[in-house]
Amino acid sequence: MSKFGDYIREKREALQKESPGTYSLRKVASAVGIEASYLSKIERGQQPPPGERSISALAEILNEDPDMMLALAGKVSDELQEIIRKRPKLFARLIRELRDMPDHAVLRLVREVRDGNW
Amino acid sequence: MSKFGDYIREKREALQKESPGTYSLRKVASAVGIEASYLSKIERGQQPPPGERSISALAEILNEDPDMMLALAGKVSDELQEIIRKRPKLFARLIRELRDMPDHAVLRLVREVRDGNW
DNA sequence: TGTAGTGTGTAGTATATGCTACACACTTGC
DNA sequence: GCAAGTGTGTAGCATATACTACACACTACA
Repeated sequence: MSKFGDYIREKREALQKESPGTYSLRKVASAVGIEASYLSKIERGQQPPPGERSISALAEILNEDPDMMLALAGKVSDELQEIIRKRPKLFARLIRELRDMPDHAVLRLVREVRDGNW
Repeated sequence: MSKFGDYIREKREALQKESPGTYSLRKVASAVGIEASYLSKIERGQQPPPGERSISALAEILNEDPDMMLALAGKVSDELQEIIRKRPKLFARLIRELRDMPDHAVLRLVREVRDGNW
């Protein structure tokens, strides 16, 4: 049961059905910058998910959210990690506080921050 | 210039001065569960910072904040990463929004969430 | 003067991560 | 039937991560 592999296989095959010939293993792999056989193994869960670079490239090609794809792969983007590392105590506290908050509450927070009216 | 190494060396030596004999390289290393020579090299920047487990143990022994120590080591705790990975889009968005916010603004957010009055 | 405590130097090791190279087999269309 | 396109199998490899084991050298002090 490879979440990441299953997910990208289905997505790729769906796109391949939509526009045949454009989303073959080889096409996608070469666009990502990896070997086709490697991608094949990843899709079937014979290999763990690739590195962050490859996952992000894959996300772009498959028209998916990179953060979500990284999460499926058990990773968090280095960009986000760097933001956290700059103020570790602050962010650690905030994230832990929000752990059990429902989505809509967190989302509300996001909006408030973005709009600046708070 | 090893931030992590310098930091723990100073902290350890300060504690060693306070209570001599209790914070030698060997004492601390064995409490952490690593070799003394390894810790020595880390302190002098001859080795990169150790793994998360060792860093957390070190933080506890040196009475420091683990998240801060991990940040010094260029890491983010797996616990925090897991929280993010459960709702990657939501947290990614929030964290990016907060990237350039001043400390006090983020802190205010933390407090509001904690107190629930929002 | 020897032994306990201190730090350091040398020389490794095990495991994980992130891949490549290339041959093989099957299907489809001409 | 053969060429192009499809996926897969085998056999690796380079680099990074996270350490261990043990000998050595210096200092203090009893």
